[in-house]
Amino acid sequence: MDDTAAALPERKRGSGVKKAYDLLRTEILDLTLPPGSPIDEVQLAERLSLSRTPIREALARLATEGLIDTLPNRSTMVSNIDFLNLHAFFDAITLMYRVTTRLAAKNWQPGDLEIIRAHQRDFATAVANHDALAMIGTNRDFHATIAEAARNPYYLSLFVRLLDDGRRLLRLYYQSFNDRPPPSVVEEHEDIIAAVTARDVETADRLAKAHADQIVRQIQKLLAWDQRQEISL
Amino acid sequence: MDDTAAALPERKRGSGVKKAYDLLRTEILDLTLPPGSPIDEVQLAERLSLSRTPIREALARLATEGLIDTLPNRSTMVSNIDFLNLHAFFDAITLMYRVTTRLAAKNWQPGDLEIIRAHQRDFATAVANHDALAMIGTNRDFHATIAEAARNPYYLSLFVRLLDDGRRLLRLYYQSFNDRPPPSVVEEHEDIIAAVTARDVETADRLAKAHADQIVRQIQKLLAWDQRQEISL
DNA sequence: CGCGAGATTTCTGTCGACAAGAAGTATACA
DNA sequence: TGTATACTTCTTGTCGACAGAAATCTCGCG
Repeated sequence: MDDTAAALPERKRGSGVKKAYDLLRTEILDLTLPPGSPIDEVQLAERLSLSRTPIREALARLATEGLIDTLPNRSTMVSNIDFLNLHAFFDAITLMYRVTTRLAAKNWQPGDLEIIRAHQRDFATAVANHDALAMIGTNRDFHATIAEAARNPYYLSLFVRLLDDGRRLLRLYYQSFNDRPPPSVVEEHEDIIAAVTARDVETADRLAKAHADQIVRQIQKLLAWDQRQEISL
Repeated sequence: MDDTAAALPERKRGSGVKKAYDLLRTEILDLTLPPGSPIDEVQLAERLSLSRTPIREALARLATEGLIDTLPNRSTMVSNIDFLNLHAFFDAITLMYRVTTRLAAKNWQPGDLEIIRAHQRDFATAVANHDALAMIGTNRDFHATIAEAARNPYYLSLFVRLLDDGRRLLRLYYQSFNDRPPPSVVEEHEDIIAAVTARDVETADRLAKAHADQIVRQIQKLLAWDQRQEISL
């Protein structure tokens, strides 16, 4: 496609792996690369006009994050969404919603709330524009920022992983609403912000749990519907 | 040291990265490589009679797990134990103790308990032998196996990371007891096994919390003591 | 004697190439 | 025609080497 621009390799030094990593990550999470897609190192290398080495390093990172599965001496492919262990996912993400929101209410520091509110504005804008991709991204950023305000890197890393794993699910979820999620989600975010601002830990916990439960229930409903369709084939 | 045996490179194909990864991991966790130690790729490469490529891949994995810090275009070193964020560590590992033990009591399947009991036997043996390294390892395996019986890969991965991060702390912890941890730890393990076996979720939760609290308190006491010494200098 | 600019050294990031496994293919034999 | 075996091909794991960036050293100047 853009082979003509591959002449001058004027590229910053440490950007190769990041480039490949970011590209693959977003393509996987946005379902541009569906689960099960094989990943060819050589093809990727020439597509990014890179060597195989940085691609390899990026793949290693993605593998440790569970986004790709790699068979020894054989092909590597985008990891499947594990529909059998979804209950584990729901359980974990609900707990992380609660814990991070609790701790954020307890530990936020000056400056955190501004960033959180900015992400909430972006999310509301994305909702207004019916932009599914932007919704998913801004929603993730909103909750990730709350988790950062919680000041616990362990919870943050697991939560981010869950949110990213969930991006693929959420993509399906929002599609089920024709890119129009229930307006209550925006309001729930506002309520969470209010509780966190007031340092009301218990209310923040309760709202986070309700928020998570609502999303989980919607996804479960969607999956039940999908499953019925699948059976009817 | 063993340069004489570097003649024949008869090595299995996919074993290079694993070899380097396992070696570095254990040396970091056992404090053979103290926090802050610089890691030289070339030196490691010739020490394992490998190329730099597999070492690099192993380092990338360790970096994503937070065991090493890598400055761009500069040296990579063993990550420091973050004594400032210890409360975050205690909070997270306590929660993971509770959650995994709860879920194990709920979700264990035939065969799980045998493995758990085997690890507990190994742990008791290590305690009897005053073998600190073995204690730390078997204790980790014991709780990790419980987490596996909980059947939630998300909790498992975070818990394993916490246990491994904590291995370096626990190393200090057990040294403070002259490699002789309080006998109650063995009994607490037994109680946890009993509660899990009986599928008594609430009791398992309570025991796990008590177990975690006890360890956290001991480490905090140790750290307070260390800190006082540091001040007196 | 202190300090800053240039040179050197050292280490990392990237590259192209080679070899080992595994999948797919063709062929020979029953 | 079906099956087992040898071959081909394709992909991955590893290697040695080169080039860029940062730290260190050196030298000249104030």
